[in-house]
Amino acid sequence: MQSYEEVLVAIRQIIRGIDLHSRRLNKSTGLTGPQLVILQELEKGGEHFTIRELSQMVNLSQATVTTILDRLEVKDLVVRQRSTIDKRKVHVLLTDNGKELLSDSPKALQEEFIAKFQSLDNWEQNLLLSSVQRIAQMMNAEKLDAAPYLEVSSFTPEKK
Amino acid sequence: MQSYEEVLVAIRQIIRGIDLHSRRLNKSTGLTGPQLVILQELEKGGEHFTIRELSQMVNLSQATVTTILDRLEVKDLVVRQRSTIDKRKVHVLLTDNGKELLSDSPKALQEEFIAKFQSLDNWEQNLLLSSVQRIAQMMNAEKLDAAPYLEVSSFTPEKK
DNA sequence: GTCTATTTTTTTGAGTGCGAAAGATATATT
DNA sequence: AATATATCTTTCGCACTCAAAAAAATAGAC
Repeated sequence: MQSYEEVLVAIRQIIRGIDLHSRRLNKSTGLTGPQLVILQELEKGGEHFTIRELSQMVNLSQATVTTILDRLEVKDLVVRQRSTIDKRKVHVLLTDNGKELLSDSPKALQEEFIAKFQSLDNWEQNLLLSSVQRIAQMMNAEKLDAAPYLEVSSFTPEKK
Repeated sequence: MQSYEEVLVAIRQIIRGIDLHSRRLNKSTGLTGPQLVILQELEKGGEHFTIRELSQMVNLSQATVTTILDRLEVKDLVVRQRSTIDKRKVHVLLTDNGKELLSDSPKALQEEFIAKFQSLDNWEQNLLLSSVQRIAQMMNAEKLDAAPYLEVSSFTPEKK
């Protein structure tokens, strides 16, 4: 097996690992990864996000965010509020339910991964980081500028 | 930004890069990544795969492969053939159409990436490989044993 | 031989994801 | 004012992914 093949296999494994994690999360909390990420983004950033802003922060298309919000709204974790100033815009707010649920949810999406990663020596963390960034670059992904969606709010409850 | 966050961002970028690649591929060939992978797997491995075998080779669930085959069958690139010996089994064969299409298609899914990767020094390739494998492991993905297929979701609507 | 367990594929249901087009509203131009 | 253009969200269409349930067939136990 060529070594590039092995790289692709490993990437594929990572993708599936994330997917499986999201499914497990859904089993235990009723939320999937992207849903949780959106809730967390709402939590950490005040109240008045529009959907577009939200989608940019989370680095998903607006269409995708809309459908995820639909589900969150059905679960009563979130409400939409049409802006009165500019009626094209829609703001999204956490409900009390949503806030409560967040307080019980894992702070991080890839908790296990993060724990393992942080237990590494610094030099090793840096090595892994630069490797994966290198690969991202080679995939022509550098222009994408993805937000840290797979994971989590940093522990600092800092708003933007 | 914590360094684990940056790692997750990079992974996210990779995933999107792959996704975009698949969309471009679909535009140019009418096939998505997973579809192409399955065709290639059929091509390289003789004729008498069952669907289960195929799903294992490509490391997708059987359910997923079934739906992809549905689409390939509609496009007349592939045929299903119920086994006469064991009627539970279904073999999948390339049609002439499928073979022809394959001969025009890119041999590899991430051609650009592969080219770039292979232009690196050996030691660097190894470094990247072991890094990404390390991460896969930390994601608990090691048990998954993914095949080198690699394309996330993808799709590009045909014009109408 | 018949009944049950197992295997194999398909179906169902739920979720992610995107682009394009449609709907509404707002701003700029004429 | 009337028209055009820009912006924002939703809807539509479709692909991918999986687990679980259903369907079909075989294998094994009795």
